[in-house]
Amino acid sequence: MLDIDFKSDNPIYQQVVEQVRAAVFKGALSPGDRLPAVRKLATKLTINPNTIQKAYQELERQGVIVTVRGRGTFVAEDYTRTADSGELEALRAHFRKGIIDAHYMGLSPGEIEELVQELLQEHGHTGRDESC
Amino acid sequence: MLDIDFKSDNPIYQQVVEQVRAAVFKGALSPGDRLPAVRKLATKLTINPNTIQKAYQELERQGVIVTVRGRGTFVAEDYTRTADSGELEALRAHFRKGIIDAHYMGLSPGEIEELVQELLQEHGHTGRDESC
Amino acid sequence: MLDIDFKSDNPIYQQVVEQVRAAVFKGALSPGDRLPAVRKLATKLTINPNTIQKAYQELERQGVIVTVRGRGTFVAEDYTRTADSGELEALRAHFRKGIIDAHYMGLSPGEIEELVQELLQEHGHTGRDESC
Amino acid sequence: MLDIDFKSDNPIYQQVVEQVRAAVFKGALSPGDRLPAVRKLATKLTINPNTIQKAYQELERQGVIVTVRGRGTFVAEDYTRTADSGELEALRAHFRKGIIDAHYMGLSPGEIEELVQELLQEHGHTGRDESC
DNA sequence: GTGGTCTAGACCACC
DNA sequence: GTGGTCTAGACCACG
Repeated sequence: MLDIDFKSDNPIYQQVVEQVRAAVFKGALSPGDRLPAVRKLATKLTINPNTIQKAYQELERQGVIVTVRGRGTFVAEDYTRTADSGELEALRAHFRKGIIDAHYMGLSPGEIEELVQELLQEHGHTGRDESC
Repeated sequence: MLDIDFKSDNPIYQQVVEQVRAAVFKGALSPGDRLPAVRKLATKLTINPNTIQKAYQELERQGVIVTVRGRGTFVAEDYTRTADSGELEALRAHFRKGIIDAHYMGLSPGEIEELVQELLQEHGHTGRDESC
Repeated sequence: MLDIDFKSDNPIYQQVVEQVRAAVFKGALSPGDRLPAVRKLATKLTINPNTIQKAYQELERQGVIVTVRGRGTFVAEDYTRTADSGELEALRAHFRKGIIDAHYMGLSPGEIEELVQELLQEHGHTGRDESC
Repeated sequence: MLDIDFKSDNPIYQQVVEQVRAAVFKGALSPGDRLPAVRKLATKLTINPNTIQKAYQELERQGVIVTVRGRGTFVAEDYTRTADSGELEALRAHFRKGIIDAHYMGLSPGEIEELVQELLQEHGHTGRDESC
């Protein structure tokens, strides 16, 4: 399931974090599901275990997953929070940047809106998957 | 005009690049307008001139500005290009990440759509400004 | 006739030099023809006279033109020379760079050869012109 | 492998860029090959690491090489692109200048054509090399 | 005065 | 160890 781009300037641990968040969002991972053990996943992706560890720590910090000593790591039950104003402003800045980039690529406002709506549909339409 | 966040992990030169792009997009800077000299801007923002230099070079590479030897740097006349498929996919990934982040902040799809539409309105509604 | 690109990173005086050389090569200027006075040309091109002066000096140094005090500047009668080995190697390097650039743009060796042959035809096919 | 001319008016970082492009073109460097580390190469060439850095960044921007965090920089797998009309015109101008220079050196059109064909043969005829 | 290049040396993130 | 960023300060070409 996880697809790492080693050439990306986005750190590998960040890619893992984002892809797990995306998987939960899409419904590929559901609350209570068990995530692969750090070493197993590291071996499969040919990544240093420390890197996976860092990703899991970040995900736990965000409340997306929970770790139970000796049992493993699981998708958290309640993963939505209310955002503070700083986070909201960061989100606005993120979208603003996307809109400007899109504009410089020649997309019209209408096309940008279409694109966003299309991406909004991706939520929850994917069935469960078996492995990573 | 430019507002640099020295604590951000987004490099300073990147912030300059993005803010100039945003200023042109908003209409605060128009084609033909002269940008501050490298050293002047560096002094005003208390940044090293090399950092501004790097930002200007990146902007010129993108076709947003043009430099004229011994005269200064100016906003380019035609700054839109057509995007290749790789850039478009990167844009989709950017928006996809924004949508997921928004979801984890508790925003509904409708609210996200609203937010995007609100941000799309910012284009061209700002009058000229005098200084940076 | 002369067409200056102020945005180019190629110095203006260099552009003047190259375009005069090109004009003679194409036949638009013939040996004995009189070139515009420095000040006249500077005014017409809205360039600093010093810049034109520098171009003319370079052209005279190359033997392409000759200046007669009080009379003006003229296209030299014999403008070909034999190149030393250093110049020849520089020429090879110039073409080598062009070939590599072309290759990275996706042109095949055959297409490159075609392009060069096409450009070789430009010689001498242009009639006289009246002014610059 | 790399041969820097400190007296040239061609910037050092440009020389590095061009020579790496040439090496890939000739086959001395193949896709996947690792380039020397920035600091290593800087030491060997007695150049400041920042200068090498700038060259590598330019090469990556052009898609000739890719950098992998913490691993190093490598020759990209697919390095050809399609050129836009502006780039093609620049290429034509480049060759046109070469032809004119050659003419002023006393070379006939036939000799120029021969020279280009000879240079076109250089592609891919060089075996692998071990060090820079 | 303008931008372009280079050096020396430092700090940081990632793996 | 790797590349990425930033600072301080210098020199040069161009107009």
